[in-house]
Amino acid sequence: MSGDHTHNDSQIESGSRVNDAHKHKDKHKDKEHRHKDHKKDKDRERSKYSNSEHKDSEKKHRDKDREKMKHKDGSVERHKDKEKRKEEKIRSLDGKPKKEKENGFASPPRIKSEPDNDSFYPSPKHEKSLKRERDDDDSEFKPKKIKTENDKKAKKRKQEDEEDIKPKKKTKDKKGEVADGKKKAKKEPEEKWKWWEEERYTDGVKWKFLEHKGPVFAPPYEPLPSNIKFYYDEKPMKLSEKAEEVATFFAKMLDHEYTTKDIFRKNFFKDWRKEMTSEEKAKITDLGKCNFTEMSDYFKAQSEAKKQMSKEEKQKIKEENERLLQEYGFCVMDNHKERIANFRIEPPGLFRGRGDHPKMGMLKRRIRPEDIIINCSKDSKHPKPPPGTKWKEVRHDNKVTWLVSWTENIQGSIKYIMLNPSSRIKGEKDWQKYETARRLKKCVDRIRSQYRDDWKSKEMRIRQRSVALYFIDKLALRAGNEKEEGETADTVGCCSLRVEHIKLYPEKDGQEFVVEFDFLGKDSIRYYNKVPVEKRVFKNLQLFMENKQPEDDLFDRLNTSILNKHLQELMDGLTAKVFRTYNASITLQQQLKELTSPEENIPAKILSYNRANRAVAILCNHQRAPPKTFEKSMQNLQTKIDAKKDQLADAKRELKSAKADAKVRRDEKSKKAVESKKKAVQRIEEQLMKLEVQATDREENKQIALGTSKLNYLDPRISVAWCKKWGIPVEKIYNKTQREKFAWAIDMADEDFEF
DNA sequence: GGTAATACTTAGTATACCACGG
DNA sequence: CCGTGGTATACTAAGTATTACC
Repeated sequence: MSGDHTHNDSQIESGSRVNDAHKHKDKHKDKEHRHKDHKKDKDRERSKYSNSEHKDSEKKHRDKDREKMKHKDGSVERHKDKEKRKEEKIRSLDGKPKKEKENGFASPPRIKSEPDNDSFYPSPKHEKSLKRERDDDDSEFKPKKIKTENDKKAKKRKQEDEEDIKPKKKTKDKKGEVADGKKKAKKEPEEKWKWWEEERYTDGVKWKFLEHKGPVFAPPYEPLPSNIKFYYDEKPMKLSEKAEEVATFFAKMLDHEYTTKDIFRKNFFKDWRKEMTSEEKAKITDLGKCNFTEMSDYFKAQSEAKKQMSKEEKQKIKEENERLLQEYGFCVMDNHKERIANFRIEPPGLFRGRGDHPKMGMLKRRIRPEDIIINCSKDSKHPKPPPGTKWKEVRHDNKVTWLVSWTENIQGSIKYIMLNPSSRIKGEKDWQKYETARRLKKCVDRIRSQYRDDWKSKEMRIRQRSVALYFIDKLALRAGNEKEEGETADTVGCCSLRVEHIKLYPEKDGQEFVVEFDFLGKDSIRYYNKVPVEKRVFKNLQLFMENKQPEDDLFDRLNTSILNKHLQELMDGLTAKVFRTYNASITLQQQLKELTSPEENIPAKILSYNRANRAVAILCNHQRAPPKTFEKSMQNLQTKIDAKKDQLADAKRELKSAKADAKVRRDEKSKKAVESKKKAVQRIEEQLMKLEVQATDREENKQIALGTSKLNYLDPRISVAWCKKWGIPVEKIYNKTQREKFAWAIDMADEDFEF
């Protein structure tokens, strides 16, 4: 396997590499920026992850980290700097589910399982029969061969679009079956609309009719009462309204650690000064001399007072919110009332990016009607801007799904108001996503064998592409788009990995060809993993790293656009992220099969489900900060466990004496007593076990977030099928919101569903 | 062919809410 | 009835991918 390829490798090196380093102008440029950036980095302070609050255990982890890094380091200076920075900001992961982490994930290593894939998976034929006619081919789905029923409905949709929407119904509605449900609650448009039984739009049209009330703006600023003062240089100072408002943003964050960070303070102060009058600007020149504590205390008191409000007052607020929701929280899209996800405009405040963000502390400005673009249908009742104001624009673009948009001032990106996940428009897309992943399942073997062949390619770009794809597939890494330097925190994904993010060990911990990954991914969450890889991959990585600086790109001949173009050729609709979806879902399905024991009771089965879910979360590296109350709640649980243990001891003692008693007396009654004591012991043992299992479960979940994978990566039909198969109420797995989002899956998946 | 803009999904965390035991 | 703690929801940042543009 090896010899000749080593040869091959070196050929390539000499061939393409030399030019490589400088061929890509932009990449090169990038690097220079990055160097500069290092200096900046130095003054950057620790990120949220060094948070003081998760004290003990957290610190321990950190220390471990540090050791590890020392251990592995010993190189370049710059690197050290970086490492130091990393140490500080990184949220340590290891120390806990180590076994799982180290070999990637608990689930069977994918590559290894390749050979038996065929036996494991159902045949393609079977697959096909499961598919509904409107399945995947999504984009180029042709409306033709639809069941007549669908046909009618499709027609109906068209008709109705042309008419005026809501006033009518229940007349000659073709959906007679549903009609009466519609009637009873006039607000609820046809109880539960099964959009998944209807035909989808083709050719990029997203809707035919769209009407909504526009956004809800942030409440205007309310100036502070005059007795609440701001002090500059020990002296009280009355601020102009604008300056005061921005000051309150800072005051509200005062006990947050980040108000002590230089970058945060610098950015804040700069933007604050922009809001000041010229007199204020002249006077206030040093943030260090600003005293916001009175303001801060005032807000604390306010929120305290809010908590203490009477029930009636709270009720009133609740009702007002409900009213707002009813008025602005819904839209009509194609004849159906749909819930809007975020109808409130983001209020002004100080920007806090995640991780080590260069723009933290900047002022996120207030959005006015003049900033807002409204999207709705021409023939709808357009939302009115607040009195005396105008929208920036009203447009009628039915090729997009958003209702409202505006441009945000921190990154200059566009923000949108869109529909809830329970809406047709989101649901269809979600469904389609899983269908694409299922199509990948059918050809993943082919793709895998191809990229393995490509490891031997004589073209550098192809080798890089194939190794990157291997990582994306095996480790579920994100694609890794390039990002603008200095605009965001320094994070990477697969294609943007740098040499400094991996370490190669020909041999480590008894395993050959180990790659150690250590980088910050999305949301500055650390990815740390040690993975044994194929020799060829290892050799390739050595090749890619040769003659490079730590801050150089590992895959200098690759980016996400190249990769996705390639993937597109392998399978229609295939992109890098499909692998994550596919691997997450297939892992869940497989783990469920493996972990569910038929004889177990429902709680035990649910535990198995959670374990399967957790395997996926670990695979996808979905982490969370340990809940603030974690230690305490663990303690509570432990107390319960201890109490249960005592109880058990008591019960056992009683059993013993009952037995002794029975031995002496030998009568029915004492025998019965023994039996009942025995049962009691059993029951208590069971309860104890449950508690202990719960404790384990919680401990294992300390830093792992299950929600993200549940919501975004796991084909809900797998879970629904599992529930049906084992008689688990679906409510045990999905809460109300989740059931709404996955209504399509709950409705259509039966217990034989195979992903 | 590369870059910027756009649209939409995925992400972790702050906070609201609600059930429950004292 | 109240506080507590645990879950659900709100929020919005940060990704991915496609499209528009030059």
